[in-house]
Amino acid sequence: MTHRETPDIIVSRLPVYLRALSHMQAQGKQTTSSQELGQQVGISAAQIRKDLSQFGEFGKQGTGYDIGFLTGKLREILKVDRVWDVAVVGMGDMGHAIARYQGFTDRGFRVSMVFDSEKTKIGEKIGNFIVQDSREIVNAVRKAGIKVAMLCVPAPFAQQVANQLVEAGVRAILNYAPINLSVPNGVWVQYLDPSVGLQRMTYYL
Amino acid sequence: MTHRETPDIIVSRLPVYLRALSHMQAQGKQTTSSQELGQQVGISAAQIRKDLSQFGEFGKQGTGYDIGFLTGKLREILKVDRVWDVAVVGMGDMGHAIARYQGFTDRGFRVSMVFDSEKTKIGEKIGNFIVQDSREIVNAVRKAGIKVAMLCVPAPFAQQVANQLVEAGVRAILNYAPINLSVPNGVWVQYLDPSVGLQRMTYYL
DNA sequence: TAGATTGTTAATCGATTAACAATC
DNA sequence: TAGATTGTTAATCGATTAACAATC
Repeated sequence: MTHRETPDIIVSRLPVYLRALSHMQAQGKQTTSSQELGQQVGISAAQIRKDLSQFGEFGKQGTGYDIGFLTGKLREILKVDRVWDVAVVGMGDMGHAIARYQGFTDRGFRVSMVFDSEKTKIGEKIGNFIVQDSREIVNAVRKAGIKVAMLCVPAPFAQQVANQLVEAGVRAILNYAPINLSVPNGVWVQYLDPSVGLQRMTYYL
Repeated sequence: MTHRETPDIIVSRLPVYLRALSHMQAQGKQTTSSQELGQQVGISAAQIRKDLSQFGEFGKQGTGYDIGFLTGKLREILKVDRVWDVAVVGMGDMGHAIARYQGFTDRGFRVSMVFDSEKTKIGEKIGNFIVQDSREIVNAVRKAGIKVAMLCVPAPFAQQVANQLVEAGVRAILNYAPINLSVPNGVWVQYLDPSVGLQRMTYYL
């Protein structure tokens, strides 16, 4: 029998567990339980234990989980026990905000280059970065070995920029443009479209 | 037997269908099929037909779906056949970007007031809005009857601001702060944490 | 008519929950 | 020891897929 792959849906919950654990840790807590963590993130205790058991035995009967230890394990599993350099394309308001965002610290990412195609923006300083010409994406991203990118260009340009990023070796794209991207196998996309988020809630109002 | 509720997971896909359909429509297409739409959004044709059948019969055998008609139906179902006024709290870089974002047009939302707690920002003009004092949230939001809000404050303030929004009558919160919110039943939250999005991909790299 | 595609049923597949022995 | 909580199994529940009659 071949080894069963971890379901995507489990992987997708781990970052949420990690965020909650980091929050507990910041509050000085040492240990937690599947019950407490579940309450925090709105998931049943049984499911949390089941999810974690996919990757190993991280808890102790009677006491629960050491937060520091479990945090370390989840970071390893998610491969954010390192720092990934990230390229950001599109220096409109959203790209601008991301280039200056402080929230990636300690979560595995660091913006390392930013691009735009507008002449008036190229060469400008945003956050700690000099805006580079989008025509340099393939060369610069490939040369730096960057595997992770954030896409903040207007929808009509998103697919072509995604193509360039893929050509440059990028394998994970966080897409802020409100459009579906088509990418080859082995490249992952996550969508952060605020209208989609809002529309997922209005149904219930 | 009691009426079976539509599963959340189906509801969560509808905005994605809607986005793809609008895109096709903008390209001048008149009709589509479950196959074509599925390809576009990365979901099987059978699932799209099953999802839509929860709400009615919107297609024609042999021809597929009229894009304009289906778009209209999905807008009704998701209750975005109207325009929801949205309050945005937190005028840092992210809130700033959202206040000026043009992407809500025709998708059911319109930013209608913005707040910040910093003296230096209150009264400032951002986009078309004058920044209001966060202490006015409960009064102003309730008075305007606003039900939808976007939360762009730093994580340590997110829960308390969420509480105020709920008190003001808000029932849907799009949360950009990297923290889990606790809200009463009948209030919905969607999370847009870029680090979570990125961490959901690095596992596979 | 022939070809295409829907809506729906039944079968399959996968995810969640409940329960509990093990044990800290 | 008594209480708490894990990791895991089996049972339940729910979602996806395959297949096809209906029909445009």
